[in-house]
Amino acid sequence: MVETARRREIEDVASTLFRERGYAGTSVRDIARAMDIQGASLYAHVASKQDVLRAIVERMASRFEHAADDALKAIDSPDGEATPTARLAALTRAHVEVVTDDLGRATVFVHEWRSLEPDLRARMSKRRDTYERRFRTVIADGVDSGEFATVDPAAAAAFILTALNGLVAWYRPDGRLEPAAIAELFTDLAVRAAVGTDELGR
Amino acid sequence: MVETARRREIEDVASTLFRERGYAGTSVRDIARAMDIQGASLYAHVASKQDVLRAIVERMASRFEHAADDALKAIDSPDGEATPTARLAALTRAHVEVVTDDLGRATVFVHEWRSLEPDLRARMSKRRDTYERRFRTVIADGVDSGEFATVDPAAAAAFILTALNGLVAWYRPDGRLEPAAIAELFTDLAVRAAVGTDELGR
DNA sequence: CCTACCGATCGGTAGG
DNA sequence: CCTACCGATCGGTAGG
Repeated sequence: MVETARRREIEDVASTLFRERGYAGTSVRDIARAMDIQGASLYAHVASKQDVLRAIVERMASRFEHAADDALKAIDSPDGEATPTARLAALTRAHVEVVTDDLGRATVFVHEWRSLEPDLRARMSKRRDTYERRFRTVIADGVDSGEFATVDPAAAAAFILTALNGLVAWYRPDGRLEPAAIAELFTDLAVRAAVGTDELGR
Repeated sequence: MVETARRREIEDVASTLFRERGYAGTSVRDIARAMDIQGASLYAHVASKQDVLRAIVERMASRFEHAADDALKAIDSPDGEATPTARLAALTRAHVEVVTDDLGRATVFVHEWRSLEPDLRARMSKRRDTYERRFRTVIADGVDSGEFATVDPAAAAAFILTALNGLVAWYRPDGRLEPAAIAELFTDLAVRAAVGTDELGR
């Protein structure tokens, strides 16, 4: 299946429906109806319903990965890496920007990847873990450098990343907060969380 | 439908399956098969598949609400409320404890409430918002008292609460971290996040 | 992209 | 809790 405009449109429509009703709760005919064509006609463009989910999830995985790459590249200098604080902030901002820029696909990526067939699901699970490891590593680096005092980098990374992903549940393009404002707020919240317990005096 | 042991068992089994495959992705026969009875036999105990989801979600909503009530009651003194820091920590710990104590139902509560029929879904949405408001209010109180410097209590509350709910995606009863350890780590992360930007010097 | 159609499965009911 | 069954809908194919 080649990527065509029509195929991309199917992905867009499916993202919205999967987001609202889930993958299993959305029928091929639901997708077709939203495009004013017959259910069977979809199969001129896609191999299967699963194929549509796969395309959405893989596209988003790539977007998140590239956004993280670019964000770090932009702040690391040729001589060495930026500080862990700056790097965690960059990763956070990049993640929020992708979510707010493509809310439909991002929601499917976050919530519906479990509906992938076993092989793909396993591969995507590894890919997600590799992505999360970037957060873990940056936090662990910050602990080593003394910038962060977090007791457990893995737990902190999971806490932060799921908070960022939770954005898909409450972000509204017409809501009170602009994407840029959310990116700033979340960057501060994430960095603050990572700083840890030492200065808290409890 | 009265609450019987068998009915409770259906809820348990359904929670596990809904957690793994989602509400729409789980058939009535899947639930029955896991109990070694026929699909139709389930209807001697429940009115409908939706009825099972409703029971799970409402039970968990009550548990989260009561846990928050009890947690605050335990630290507020008769003369006045505890500090916002202590109250936020108490709410966080209570939430984590409920999630780790009933992971199956908690996951369904977090992920599958969208599959409730419109009326129930709307009421549950309000109930969830009321619960989230407790976090918002405590954070706003902390900003007023000067303990927290968070710029936006609503965003901070959403960040923290979705991070806590994200626990359903990665907590494993046989995992590295005990519930009590997670509760401590998450309490610190949440309180730290709320402290805000002022001391960060960026 | 359509019409016509397939077997399988869905949630649920009747009647015991 | 079972057998037998219902109409509706599912993902997908054939053939144009």
